[in-house]
Amino acid sequence: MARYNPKETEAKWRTAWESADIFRAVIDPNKPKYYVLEMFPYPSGQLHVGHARNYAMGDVVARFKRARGFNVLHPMGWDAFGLPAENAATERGVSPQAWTFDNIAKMREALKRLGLSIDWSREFATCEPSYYGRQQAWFQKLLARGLVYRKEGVVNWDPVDMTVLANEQVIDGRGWRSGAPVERRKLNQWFLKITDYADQLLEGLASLDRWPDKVRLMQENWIGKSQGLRLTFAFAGSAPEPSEETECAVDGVSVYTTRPDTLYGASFLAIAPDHPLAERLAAREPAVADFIALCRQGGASAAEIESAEKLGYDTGIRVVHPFDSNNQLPVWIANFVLMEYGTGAIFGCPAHDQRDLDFARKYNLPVTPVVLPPDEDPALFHVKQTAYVGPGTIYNSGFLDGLDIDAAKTAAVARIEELNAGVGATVYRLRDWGVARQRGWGCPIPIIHCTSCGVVAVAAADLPVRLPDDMDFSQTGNPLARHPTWKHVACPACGAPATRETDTLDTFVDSSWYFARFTNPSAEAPIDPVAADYWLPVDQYIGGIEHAVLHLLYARFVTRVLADEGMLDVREPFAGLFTQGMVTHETYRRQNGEWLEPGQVDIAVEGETRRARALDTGEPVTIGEPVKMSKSKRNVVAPDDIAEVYGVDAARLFVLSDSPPERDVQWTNAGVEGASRLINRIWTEFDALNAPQARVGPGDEEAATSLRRSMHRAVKAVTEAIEGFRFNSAVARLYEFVATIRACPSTSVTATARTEALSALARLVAPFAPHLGEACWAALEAPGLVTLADWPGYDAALAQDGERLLPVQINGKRRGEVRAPAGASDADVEKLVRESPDIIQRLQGLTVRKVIVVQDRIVNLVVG
RNA sequence: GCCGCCGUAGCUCAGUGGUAGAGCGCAUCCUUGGUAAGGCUGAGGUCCGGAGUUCAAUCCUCCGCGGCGGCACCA
Repeated sequence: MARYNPKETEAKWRTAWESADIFRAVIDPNKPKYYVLEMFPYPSGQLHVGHARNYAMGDVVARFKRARGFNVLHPMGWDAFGLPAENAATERGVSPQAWTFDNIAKMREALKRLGLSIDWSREFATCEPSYYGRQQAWFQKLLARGLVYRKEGVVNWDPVDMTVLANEQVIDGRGWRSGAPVERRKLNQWFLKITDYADQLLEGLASLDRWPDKVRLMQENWIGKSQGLRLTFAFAGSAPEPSEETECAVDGVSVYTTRPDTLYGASFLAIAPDHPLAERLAAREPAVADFIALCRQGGASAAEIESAEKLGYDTGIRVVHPFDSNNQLPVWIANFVLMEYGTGAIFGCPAHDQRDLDFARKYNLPVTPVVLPPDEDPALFHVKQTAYVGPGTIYNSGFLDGLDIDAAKTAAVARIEELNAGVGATVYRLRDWGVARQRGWGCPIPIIHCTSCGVVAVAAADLPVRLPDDMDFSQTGNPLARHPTWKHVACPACGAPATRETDTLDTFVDSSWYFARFTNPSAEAPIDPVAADYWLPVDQYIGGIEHAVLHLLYARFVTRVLADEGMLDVREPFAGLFTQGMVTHETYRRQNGEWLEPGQVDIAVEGETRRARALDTGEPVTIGEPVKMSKSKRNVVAPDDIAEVYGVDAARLFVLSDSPPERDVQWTNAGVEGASRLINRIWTEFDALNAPQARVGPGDEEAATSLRRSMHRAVKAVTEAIEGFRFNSAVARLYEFVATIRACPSTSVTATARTEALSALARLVAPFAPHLGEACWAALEAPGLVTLADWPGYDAALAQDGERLLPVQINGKRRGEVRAPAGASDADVEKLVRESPDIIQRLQGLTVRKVIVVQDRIVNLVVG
């Protein structure tokens, strides 16, 4: 009898898997395929238990599907471009290549020790020319399709990372990586026309029935489709000084509205401070320029916007109401109007829009209600400090009077179109994806600038455009731009001296197609059509919720573009999505504020309180709330350290068991110890297979039958829990099953039932604790590897008990119980209840008014 | 402000229109040849609060409270 030795056992089985090469995925048209993928990691060099949880989830799915007869693809790679490598280069003088590949080597080993069933033959890093060169190849196709364009625009500039950020990468006015307040700068910038796909990206969400509603909702909000009307209010009298260089209509002000039904309630127009008309006015009127400057002072954070007071400036310009030429409206510049949305101009209808109302009250503009709430008297209804935005009937509105809101919208749009004053329009909140970054460690944009030919694509034969090996990271800014020779090339069109584009692509471009490359990472073309057709879409994708509108939207967009290019056959990359929670750990802090690692702290439990002290000085340490593991708070736990003490399987089991997968899990030593004990208990049962059996006792037959039932129940429950992504429930069922097996005496009578149960247990536990599963399988002397064994089946009938214990309620309170055969009819059960001595006593002197029998569950007597 | 999720034992969480559960922790005891452990037993609950529907509500509905997340002067 030997104690379970996780270190030895785990190493042994990992070697066995590797030498049998069983995780290599090969196309097999005769088997159903299953592609399971976790979001690939950034090679930071440190693997923490958060990674372990993420990849363990995917591994459970991969191993389960394999056992269910699927041809499983489960690859791994590296999202290897990005700033940390540049920072390391600047701080330590190492090359970003060397730093990145060194980290990859460390993390690969750490991942391999987790016992993941990954096809490592497909591994690649996005910073390899063989990957990013193919990315450049399809980027050229987008360029040819007109989906890439360059425009001078206001961009989000991160002053710390010294680069441009996409809108999706600005969180609460701050850079998503640096956390620095984002500045607005005018720059020449490369964009991908994601807005061309706005409608289909929105509609496609409906087909993603295996995505969390939450993520679909977030993408829907982000795309922000709205239906409305774009119309032009003509200038009254002569137009203000026209200008050719501005896009704004020269004969009026173009506005966008979703409430054309309230047009008769318009009392002013408001334009954004950076609207071309405002800028034109500012050029000749200093007062306007001063006002615009005032507007720009305010911060961009949510709190500042919330509290910002509405500011306006009356330009003196007047426009004509499209439905009533006698009605002239003033044009104001207002700080609450955004240039980025719609046309950068609105008509103000104060009665039915709170912002417009606040503005109108401040500047004494008229407030005319045009929507009458139900059951209100038109003579008495007034809008005071709260705009009315509910349903109602249109009034005070000429030809729209009497219509409901929807009918009035349609009628107003039709009339405006008749008048040639505007058109019905759909507007999206989504804006084009700015993809250029002024960084050196990224995929070079394969474009050449020629003074005579303009923007020229690098010829296909000249791809990949490789990064130089000798970039200088000792200064801030873009090392590609200041490299002495790299950017100087001959123009592919005319041969004259020209320069390369020195911006690189956003790393989110790298991660927007890697899942397709995994289907054949050595293909000459970016995507091998045969492999992609077989493997795609990804059947189960797993990753963090933080990418709900970043990576997941970009990947959907790129997939559609590549499909339109004929490179892919699917239009949605991820058929199933699961967003997992984080692993958190409490924090420890000395009195002087210094953070301590878990290993530097000793924790004593006194009753219900826990006290911590520093191991070195013995001083008391403050225990902080569990938060996401981070280097700065030093609460990171490395899977390797856990594996050393408890084994990898214990760590996997714990991170999957203690919390529902979509929620955060709090890492505790006690939790891993619990998992480790379970592993020992399981192993003890298998290890005892050859031990002499106990003497046969009374009740052994019943014990054997009961164990069989438990087995079928456990197989059913674990199977359903894995399919439903409820890994914590699956592990809970395993705990129960193990307890049942242990409770069943080991005799010659129960031997067969016990062996069956253990055989099922080995296979049920294998997806979670694969090394243990193999050890158990070997102890059973079962053929081959448990990893390749079929998933156990179950008999639904056997999973049921033959006899049920039914609680009996009297007026809703539990008063007794009866035994009845499973499936007994209502009448039979009622008879049993009426014969039960307990119940008869309870019912003395009472009349039974009603009997409710819920089959196999409960009986309720209503008495009085 | 709008939208979503969550609230069950000390902690982390299952669960169900009908008997309130697991792991960890805690307590008692046993074992010390399963031993850098193992086991028995036990205590511990206003299922966030209130109202409604129902024979019966932790579960369904409504109104609150608290926590978390997303979006946000988006016209």
